[in-house]
Amino acid sequence: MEKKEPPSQSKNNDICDSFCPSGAEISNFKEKLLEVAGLSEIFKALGDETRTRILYLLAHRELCVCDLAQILEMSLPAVSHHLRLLKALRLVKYRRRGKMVFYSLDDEHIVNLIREAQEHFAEGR
Amino acid sequence: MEKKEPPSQSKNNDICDSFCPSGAEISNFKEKLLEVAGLSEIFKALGDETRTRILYLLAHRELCVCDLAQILEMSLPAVSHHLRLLKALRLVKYRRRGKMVFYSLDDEHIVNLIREAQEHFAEGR
DNA sequence: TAATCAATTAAGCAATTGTTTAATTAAAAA
DNA sequence: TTTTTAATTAAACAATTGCTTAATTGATTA
Repeated sequence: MEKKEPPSQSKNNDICDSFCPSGAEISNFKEKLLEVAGLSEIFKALGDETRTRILYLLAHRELCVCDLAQILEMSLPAVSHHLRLLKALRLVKYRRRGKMVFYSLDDEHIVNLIREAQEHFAEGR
Repeated sequence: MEKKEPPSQSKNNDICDSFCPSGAEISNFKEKLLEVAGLSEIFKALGDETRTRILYLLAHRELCVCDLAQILEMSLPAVSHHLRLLKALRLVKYRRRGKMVFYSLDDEHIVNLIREAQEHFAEGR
């Protein structure tokens, strides 16, 4: 959603002048942010209900696209579309078997993320 | 050639008729999906770069909105907008201190999620 | 009281996202 | 070969998202 900055000035025209962290700390914090750069890409993949479901299903067993479509009660292209994204992020892998294409998890790590979120959910509510 | 299903109903008109899991398994899978219902909401919060950054910053220390705006180099309303969402998900809490409002993590669990994703990132690439 | 500052909210908008239908590709069967 | 089936891709569309500016609220200070 990158927006170009129309006013040439700093974006922080309306920022308060008294701030809490010292100037040194400000730049420390900015440096820290490098540690999470690009991280939200993974979360974005899981930020869609359908994709979380797909990954959760594949965590249990390898499935072909039409299996997924039936279980999720979605159209084939819609499922394929999501798989493409997950494939691009190397979260799933596939193997062709005749006409069908079977998908499975390429990254078991992702299951931990889901589990962690489940725990949070179980506690919170 | 037959199979002339009335197009009005089920979305799965184009779904293959041979599927791998047995019918029983299909419904088992559907049941399993209940376990991750609503889970993507948390991931959606983290699926935005800015919000991941905010949470990561607050994991280190309590900060007021204008601190965040300066560190993130964003406008105050933009930051406030994200905080509102995080507040609604009970991921952050706030306390008023004069004119300023200080935000901090309400759910330390979320840091584990970020750390887990960092590990994945560190490995994968 | 009025003035000022931090933060929130509202309204408008461009960019992105997820889905649909239709067309295309890939592999197997007739 | 042609036909059929599974999957992918393309184009179009509605819905959502994140940002901007402007107006408003809340709290302190002059």
